[in-house]
Amino acid sequence: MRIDDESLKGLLRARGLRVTEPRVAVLAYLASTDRHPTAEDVETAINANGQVLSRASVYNVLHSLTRAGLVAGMSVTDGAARYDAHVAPHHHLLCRTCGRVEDVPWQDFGIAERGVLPDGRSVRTLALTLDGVCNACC
Amino acid sequence: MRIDDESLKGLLRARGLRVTEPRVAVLAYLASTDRHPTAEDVETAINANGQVLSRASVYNVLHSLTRAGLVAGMSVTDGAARYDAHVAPHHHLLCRTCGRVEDVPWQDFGIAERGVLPDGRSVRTLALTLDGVCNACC
DNA sequence: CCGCTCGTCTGGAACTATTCTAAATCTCGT
DNA sequence: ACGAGATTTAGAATAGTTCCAGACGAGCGG
Ligand SMILES: [Mn+2]
Ligand SMILES: [Mn+2]
Ligand SMILES: [Zn+2]
Ligand SMILES: [Zn+2]
Repeated sequence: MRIDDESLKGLLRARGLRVTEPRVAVLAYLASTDRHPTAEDVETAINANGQVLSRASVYNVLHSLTRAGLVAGMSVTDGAARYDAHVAPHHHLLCRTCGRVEDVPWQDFGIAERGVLPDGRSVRTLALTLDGVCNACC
Repeated sequence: MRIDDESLKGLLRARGLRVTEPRVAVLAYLASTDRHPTAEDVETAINANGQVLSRASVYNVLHSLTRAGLVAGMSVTDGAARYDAHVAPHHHLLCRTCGRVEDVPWQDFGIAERGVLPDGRSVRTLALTLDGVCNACC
């Protein structure tokens, strides 16, 4: 999904973040894919466009965007953290064949809504991780 | 829960694993706690008993036990993987206050009823991770 | 438009978690 | 008890991420 840079800059400003080239580039890239890229993927993709973005900056930017709620990070077993500009609640399917991380429609199970487990422990957010096989891998 | 070493050895043999002191020690420790220890926790706990178990062996053993289905590993955001000898399906609550990982009784929620999502993707296992506050933290 | 102030970016070093290596040791079937 | 092959070990190597201190530049007040 191609979003023009002006909208992205508006998003950054709206969250009180300074508008910088690295931030716009990272956010644009993450918004353009549903592949849940790693920090390294982000660095590679952006530097392929002629820019030079240091590894440390990739992490800096990912952290500010995450703190601002524009991006969500997730840790999958073994390996690098992955990032998602799709911040509306949803679950993930980790394909055991190709390693891809795919989206799964949101379901609340009535838990987050109540905010409390039957035994009284309180719940802020929940995430379901499915270990299975994606459509591409049949 | 204290399980005697003979039963543990039986478990190892039943899964076709050779019975070694490190394996028995690691399995006994994991079976005795519900705290979901990290590899480092395991090493520390076992070496406190006078044994000397190398870091590499901790990982070797955790891997064999995991492959054998006697232990389950889980990755929590940021930080070391955690291990659980409680292998029956259940969910986890990650306390945002103290960092503890607590068990939550299993529920299937009717997702992937027959191991298949409504859209056809197949699911092997699923685990719900709740981000909330444990009872100790009120 | 200019200059100042911080927030941000950078390369590289440091750090943490995990894996690899090759040699020593041990388990268990025979 | 023997030997083959699995397991353990210390240490080096790797992967992912964070830290650092200096250079840079976004955006505000003038
Ligand atoms: Mn997603
Ligand atoms: Mn558990
Ligand atoms: Zn796949
Ligand atoms: Zn707690």
